[in-house]
Amino acid sequence: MGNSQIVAALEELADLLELLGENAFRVRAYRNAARTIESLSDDVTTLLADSPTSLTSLDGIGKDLAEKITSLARTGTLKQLDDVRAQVPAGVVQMLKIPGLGPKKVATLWKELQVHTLEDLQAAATAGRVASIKGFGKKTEQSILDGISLAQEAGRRVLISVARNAAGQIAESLRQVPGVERVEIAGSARRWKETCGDLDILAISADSSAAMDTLARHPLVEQVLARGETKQQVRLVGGLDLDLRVVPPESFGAAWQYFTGSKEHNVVLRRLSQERGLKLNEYGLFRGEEAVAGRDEAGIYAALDLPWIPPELRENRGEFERLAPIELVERQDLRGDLHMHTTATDGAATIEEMIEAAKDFGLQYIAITDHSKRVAMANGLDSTRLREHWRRIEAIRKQAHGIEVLCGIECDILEDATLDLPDEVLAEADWVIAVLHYGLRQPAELIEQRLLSAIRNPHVDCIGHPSGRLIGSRAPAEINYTTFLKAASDHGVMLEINANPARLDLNDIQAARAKDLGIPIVINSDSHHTQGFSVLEYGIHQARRAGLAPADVANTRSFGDFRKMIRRNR
DNA sequence: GCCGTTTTCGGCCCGACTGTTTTCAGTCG
Repeated sequence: MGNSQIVAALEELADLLELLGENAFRVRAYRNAARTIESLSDDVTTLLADSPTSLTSLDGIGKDLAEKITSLARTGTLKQLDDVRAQVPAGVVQMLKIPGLGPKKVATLWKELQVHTLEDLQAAATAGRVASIKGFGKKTEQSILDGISLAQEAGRRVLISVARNAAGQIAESLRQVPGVERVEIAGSARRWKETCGDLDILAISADSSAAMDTLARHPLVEQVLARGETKQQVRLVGGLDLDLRVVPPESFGAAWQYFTGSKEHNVVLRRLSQERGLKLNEYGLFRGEEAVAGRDEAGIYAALDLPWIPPELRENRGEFERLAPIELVERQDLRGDLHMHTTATDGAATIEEMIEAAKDFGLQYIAITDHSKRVAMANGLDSTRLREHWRRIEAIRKQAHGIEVLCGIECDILEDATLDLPDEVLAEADWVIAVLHYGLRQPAELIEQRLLSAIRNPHVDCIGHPSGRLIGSRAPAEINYTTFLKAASDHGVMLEINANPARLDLNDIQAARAKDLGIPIVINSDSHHTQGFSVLEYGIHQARRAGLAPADVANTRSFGDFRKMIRRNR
């Protein structure tokens, strides 16, 4: 069983135990362990092979949980999980997804009304039987009815691009409200997590009701869910929820820190505060009644003897162990973009237009990388057409000033582990990205063979969007990252962070592993039109989440140095 | 269920808001 399946099993176990009324701290231990496994860079199976006792050295995993995780990893089963599954109907677990219902209320509904499915619950609520239970009323009953459809399509998160776009528009409109001094985005959108489940916005304002009125009237807002003195919760068109919090200036830093999260990062900060006899909450850092910090974030971190930690790193994945502040890669560090398409295949713009747009965007060098023939849907290029295409690029690049252009190719790695174009053609390219597009559902051993054979090909410079995932719509290929990254490192092949917000592939965890192995990362837009370069921002922030400095990213180099890297690696 | 130099028991992060209540439990982030 892979890590993500183990995580799912532990989370399910935690849900089930909660519904059965188990001790809340015990449940939390299971969730903590799930988090720990989730952030591991190695497969549990690999860890166990190296050292069967190593699990207990991980945070929050003791003897008992180590045994359970070992059982899951080795056999894919856990007796305790089977036992509790038998005690709780699957539909009851689904009820946890209904907003406003937690384990206590769901357990009450299940026991008191004998409802076992969402449909049972809907019928009971419609018949008014929910409101008759002690502790429930008419409003709860209605919110259950409203929430059932949400539960049925649960797990819905939006791409970071969608989240940032909506949050940005709303923040901008709030900044126009008289009396509003400052508005900032917080939450997972500020951390640039690849998907967001909701949005958080913070404001300083003398008059919170004016800001809240403006939010309520915003065209993106569909419904006001709750409104108090300091907090308003709304549902946006499309179903995403947004929290607005109005805070005083002296607490702004504390609130911004607090609502940026992650929850796991904040738990550690509050523990560090406690150890120093301090109390941290969204109003500030306090010694008794006295505020030690709170006006700005840096002051809070400083009071806890920490450097200010960039939001992208606040996941409790090692950011507290870094001794010095680190320099993360920024948008302006990026000088090149090595993955884009033209009308030769499925792009919407010509070679000339793409070069011009890249120059306008401020890029100093690019590679044109159209598809190879296997991608027939995109009018992929065979050897003959590709050579003609390159000749055209060569002619055009002579006329282009202020930007360097490489003749590249995005070459498919076929299902039989061969490349889509012959070696003698690839040898003529300035730049070769090899990618998986088809056969992503092959078993792990075949995927591994394909990636490794591409890496070993001397003409391949880079593996593009390694997993092939499309967030929310296509699952990633099953990759053994341990062997994949080792091979890339051994053969000097670069790896791409594809900046398309639906890809963001490598993901943050694997990109961090690649950095540790010294593998050069390239952040590419995969542009299909002249406006496509703007997505580079998402790739940059994914790289920052992985802790990448400018030196870790190959296309922050000058064109001359980048070319030398390609040659050296071949 | 985990954890530990105040430890092997007794803690485990904290506050706003809602709904259903007359003082609070549950949920959420």
